[in-house]
Amino acid sequence: MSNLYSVALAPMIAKLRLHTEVSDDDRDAILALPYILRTIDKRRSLMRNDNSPEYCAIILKGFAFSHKGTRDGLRQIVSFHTPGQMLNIQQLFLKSFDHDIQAMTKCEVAMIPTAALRHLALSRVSITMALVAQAMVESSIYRQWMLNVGRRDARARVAHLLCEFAVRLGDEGIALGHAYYIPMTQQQIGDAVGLTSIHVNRVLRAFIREGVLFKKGSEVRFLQWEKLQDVAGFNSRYLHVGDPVKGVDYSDDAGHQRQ
Amino acid sequence: MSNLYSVALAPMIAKLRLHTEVSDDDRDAILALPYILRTIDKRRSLMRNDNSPEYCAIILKGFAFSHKGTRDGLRQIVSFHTPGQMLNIQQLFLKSFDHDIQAMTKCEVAMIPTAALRHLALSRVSITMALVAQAMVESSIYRQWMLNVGRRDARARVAHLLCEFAVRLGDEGIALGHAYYIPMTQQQIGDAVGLTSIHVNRVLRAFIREGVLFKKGSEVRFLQWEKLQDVAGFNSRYLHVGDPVKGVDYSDDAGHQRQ
DNA sequence: CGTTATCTTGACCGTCGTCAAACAGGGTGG
DNA sequence: CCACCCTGTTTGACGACGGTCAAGATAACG
Repeated sequence: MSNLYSVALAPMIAKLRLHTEVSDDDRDAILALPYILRTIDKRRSLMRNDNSPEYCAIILKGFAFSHKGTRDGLRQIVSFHTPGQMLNIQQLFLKSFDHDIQAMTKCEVAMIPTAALRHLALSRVSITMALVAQAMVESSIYRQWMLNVGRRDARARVAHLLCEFAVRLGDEGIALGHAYYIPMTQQQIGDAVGLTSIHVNRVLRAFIREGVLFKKGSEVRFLQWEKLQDVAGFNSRYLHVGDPVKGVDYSDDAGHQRQ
Repeated sequence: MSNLYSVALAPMIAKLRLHTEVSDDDRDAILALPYILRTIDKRRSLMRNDNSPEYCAIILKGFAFSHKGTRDGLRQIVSFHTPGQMLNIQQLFLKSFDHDIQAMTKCEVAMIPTAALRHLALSRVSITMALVAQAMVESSIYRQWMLNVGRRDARARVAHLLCEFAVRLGDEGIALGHAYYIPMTQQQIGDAVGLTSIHVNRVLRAFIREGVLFKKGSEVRFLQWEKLQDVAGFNSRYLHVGDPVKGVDYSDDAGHQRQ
């Protein structure tokens, strides 16, 4: 564990700033948090649902997903995690954990002692606000996924996932034919949208045949971005990018920091 | 709008206490919030997704649900709301709203000016913690619903919804044959679990035929609670009842309240 | 370079959606 | 108090979307 000032947690700040304004003071307070660095191999579990983790995990590099399973071994992926994201914000507010998190690619993770982060959140309301804003966006994504899984057909579900992933990777203005890297297998796509990997394959093949998509290995290009969005019924509003609460005055609270 | 001390918001406190310890000071601060009382008829919209509501709504009596729709008119219910629940906690942290809320029965609702509640939340961290804990439980329910809709068959989905609703209504130890009142139509059940109302009906009829359920109007009795849970794969852990973060010391913050 | 994971395709089948029509129930007004 | 209407429930016949099973091709990886 290190208390040295370092920029390892910088991706976390960047992510928070997608949805909130983070002051320099807050940034420094976060960067000063103690943490342990860990490397998690592909396919390895990052967090289990049967305990109350003592650490808050933040992905610095790589991709992960949260999932739940039924007794008979079926799996539902409920969320994909991108670099900078804190994996268990819930930890700060509820005691027990209720799902599993697994590394999708090799991941670099910062583990912050829960007590330290909770202490910081209590003393700096603005940081709580930032973390919770991120959790609220996750909630919004959950709602969107429910709509997709519950009420759209296979084509739309797969298309929607591709659209969301592309936008979340930060390519807001995706150029026609712009390439991006898909870290998930067709099995995982299926587990996320409630289909079998076989049917995901059929859908992807169809998109390629129709000239909507180009795919080589895990590299994907959108040849007809408009059409893909249309098939998906995609509208990025639910991602709340650049959607912070404005005009909130934290100055009262800035006066009595603990650090 | 009234600033008089009153107990109208008492159901809100009760609900918060399901997941958090709420001190008497916090309770009083919440009860002292200004609010407007409104009555919303069945089927009427409570909140729309196209604006940034100036009020935080709390259901005092009745039931409501949140939903999203596709372009071609399909609807997915993403959440049911019970008395005491705050409907748009997200409002405190993000600017824009992303779904619709509708009254399922005639509802009595308290509308608190967003600014007032946000001000209180900023000055009393413990209240923020309580509100966010509630939002986190909602998130956990979203994840569970995704598993149900994405990976379970029709019987399990309907059974799961019934189990969840019964437990959430507070009947933790449900007596065999204990009756409870279901406020939703079969159409709404279908919209919540990703089925048509027709198929929901087939499933319910089957449960009745098998002697698992008794139904008369909106009154439902569980004749075989164990079996229903088993069909559903239901485990109430995800509801996080009585699962607050313990041993957190808010005393530092209690010293400098704004009020 | 061998081994394992992932992808791909085809044939077949089942769950659940669609369409249609009858039935119950509960509020409202005459 | 009855007649009416609207909303919600119930049932049947039929079809389709996507699951299942199986087997071969390709790619990833040590």
